[in-house]
Amino acid sequence: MTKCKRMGEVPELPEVETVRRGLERLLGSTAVIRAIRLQRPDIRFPIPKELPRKLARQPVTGVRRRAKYLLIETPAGILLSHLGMTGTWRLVERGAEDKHDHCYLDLEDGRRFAFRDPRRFGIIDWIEAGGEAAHRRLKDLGPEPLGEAWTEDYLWRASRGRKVAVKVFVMNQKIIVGVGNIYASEALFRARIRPGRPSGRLTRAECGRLVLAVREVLSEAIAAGGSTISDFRHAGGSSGYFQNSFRVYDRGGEPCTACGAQLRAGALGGRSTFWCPRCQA
DNA sequence: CTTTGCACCTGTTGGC
DNA sequence: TGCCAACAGGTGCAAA
Repeated sequence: MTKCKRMGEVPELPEVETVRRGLERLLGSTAVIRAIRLQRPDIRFPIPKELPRKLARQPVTGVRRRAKYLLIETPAGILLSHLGMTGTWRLVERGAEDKHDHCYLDLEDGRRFAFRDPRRFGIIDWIEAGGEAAHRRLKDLGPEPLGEAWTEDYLWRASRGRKVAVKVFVMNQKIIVGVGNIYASEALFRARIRPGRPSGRLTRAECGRLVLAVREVLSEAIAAGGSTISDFRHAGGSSGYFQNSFRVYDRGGEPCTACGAQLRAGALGGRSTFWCPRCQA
């Protein structure tokens, strides 16, 4: 299994939440958009052509997050962005343009934010005012892992009759949002459940442990990322030190921190997966 | 309906 | 030392 030592920089939900807080702080309650400049017509998907016209001269009324989507709100509608793998929002100076800057957000106060995404797995989209619930990228999303709907009972009922591996299941955004490849392995380790277990065979107690583990691992990562909010100006979405806390991710062959057994590496759903053969049943 | 597999994209890495 | 195939990730879609 190939290693990747820089996974802590891939924006999963905790990193997106850290970026949201950074944007919220920098935009404040008085920011007004002067203009949106698109440097290309698409990133991964086409960017709606009307987006610059809709957002010109709009005041920013809030910055929210749904799943891994950032939502910059204005009276006219919402600027939706997804960081993909390498996306960042950063405050930039004029003259510091980068070939990977796909969108510039110019404010009336002279500041400029750039959406920079070398790998172009990111998304920029437009949501007309009042159209959030019906928007194609949001309408089928499952509950937030830090919200009240993510419960043992919900996971128990949602998983009955499903044969797919539990790791693939919890990465399904229709079931539960915000659990990416890294935190899926981490949460299953904490819950002491093997990633390949069929979802429908989880016991009620295991569902309870997994719900708690997902909530805890994401909360702790957000707390760790929070310490880098002050660096947002320089670092954009590159946040947090939580990668130092990974218990199994990218540690195939190393001893388990809990029992010393050799950690296993494999693939599920085409994604790298790590677990302890002794701790996880 | 569920499940599986792959395309998308490009900077980084590891093997030769 | 230098080259190049393999790989990482989230999402969406086609096919089974």
